[in-house]
Amino acid sequence: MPELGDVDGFKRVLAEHAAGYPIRHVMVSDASVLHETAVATFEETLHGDAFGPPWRHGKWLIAPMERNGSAAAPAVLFHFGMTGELQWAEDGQPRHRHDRIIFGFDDGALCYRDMRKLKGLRLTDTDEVLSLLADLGPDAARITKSDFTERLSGLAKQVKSTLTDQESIAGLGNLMADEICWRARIHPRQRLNTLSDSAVRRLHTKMGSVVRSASRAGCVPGRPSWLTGHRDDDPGQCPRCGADLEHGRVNGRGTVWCPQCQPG
DNA sequence: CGTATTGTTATATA
DNA sequence: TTATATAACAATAC
Repeated sequence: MPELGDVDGFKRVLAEHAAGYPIRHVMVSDASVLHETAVATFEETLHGDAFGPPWRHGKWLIAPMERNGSAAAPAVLFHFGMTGELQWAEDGQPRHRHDRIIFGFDDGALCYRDMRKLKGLRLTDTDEVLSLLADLGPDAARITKSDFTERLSGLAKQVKSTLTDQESIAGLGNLMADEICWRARIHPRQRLNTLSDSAVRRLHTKMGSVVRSASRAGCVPGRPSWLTGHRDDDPGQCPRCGADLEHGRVNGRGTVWCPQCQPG
């Protein structure tokens, strides 16, 4: 699930249910999702403290702790890999099988749930957060058109692999990249240095609308009017022109495009 | 058994 | 050096 929009959804879950309330207990039921952090340190640091307002960069969610407002304040850094999520569970709701870490509050629990455990959490501080995020490009939800075109124009790389490259732009994943290429009518394998200036600007515009919708929905909407709504169809029809969709591999990932709208 | 999966990273290859 | 391909990670589902 987790691309930028999903992580924005998780950020809202944390902000609405957990931030500002004391953490009554911390349960690490699978320590393999706790990276470079000792279980005891994690529990002791968080117990009794509260999360402050969380923020997001790319696919990372950062939850600074409230008690220490200094520059070196501890923070919990989340990455959700391919199957991670943050869910709120009211008191009395049964535990989910894939809940790996649970933060207990007075009226419920915040659950880090992850089937595949490809990524996870770490306890860090503000300085280390900045160094961890230093390698990422600007966030896809905030990058300006001029910054976007400056960074991407003329690259010899394929459009899709650049969109999903977190060092170029942070936050886009496999589904959003396909959706953006489709809306911009650009073949995912086309090279950026073969695109016109207006095509690169169009990519930025379409990226903006896809990102905004996904952030609002907390996921990549699988609506029938979106290409993403037809990924699993065989072969499926383009919601814009009706042509049979094409399926293949680009950048090592399953990719869908419309051969009519996105020639290449 | 085989295939696939919304992410990232190390390694190989051209 | 640059771009790309592949596998690996772990846990499922078909």
